[in-house]
Amino acid sequence: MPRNKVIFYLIENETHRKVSYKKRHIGFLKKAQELTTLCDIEIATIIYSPYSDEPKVFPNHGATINTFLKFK
Amino acid sequence: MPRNKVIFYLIENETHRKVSYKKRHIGFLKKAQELTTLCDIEIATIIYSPYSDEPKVFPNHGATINTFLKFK
DNA sequence: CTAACTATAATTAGTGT
DNA sequence: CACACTAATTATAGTTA
Repeated sequence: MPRNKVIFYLIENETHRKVSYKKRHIGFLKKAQELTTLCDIEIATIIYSPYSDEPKVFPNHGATINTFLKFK
Repeated sequence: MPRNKVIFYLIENETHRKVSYKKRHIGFLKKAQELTTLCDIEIATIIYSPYSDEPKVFPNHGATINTFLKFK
């Protein structure tokens, strides 16, 4: 079960790419939550992907809008 | 040199909090880059913190604005 | 398709310079 | 302050169910 080191280029196989996305987007949103909680900061994130109809957002729709509106 | 397990609550000590932020925001942006590169997706992220004058953004100013504009 | 498992890679808290 | 080190934790690729 050795795990290959990850090469940072597009995962060509569509199934592998989707599986990787489904794992990694959770890890990514978790990191956002941790950074927000541990430190005294404000994050907004939007993820568009072909793998879900709605974009994934952090921390939530309203707060994300507000954070982005501050950005010029 | 044992390392404590991280407790997910605000880091009270301001120096520790800043150091943690400076490490973690890099890790976070790296995860965003990886997710974008490995999978076929679009991310926009903004981080506001007391630790830098300008917000940190991914992938860049223009693309972040464009991604946000798609979000309603 | 989803979810659990687990060995290994990647991140990072604590420390030192 | 910034950067380097490294032990320990955390994330995840590959696999199995």
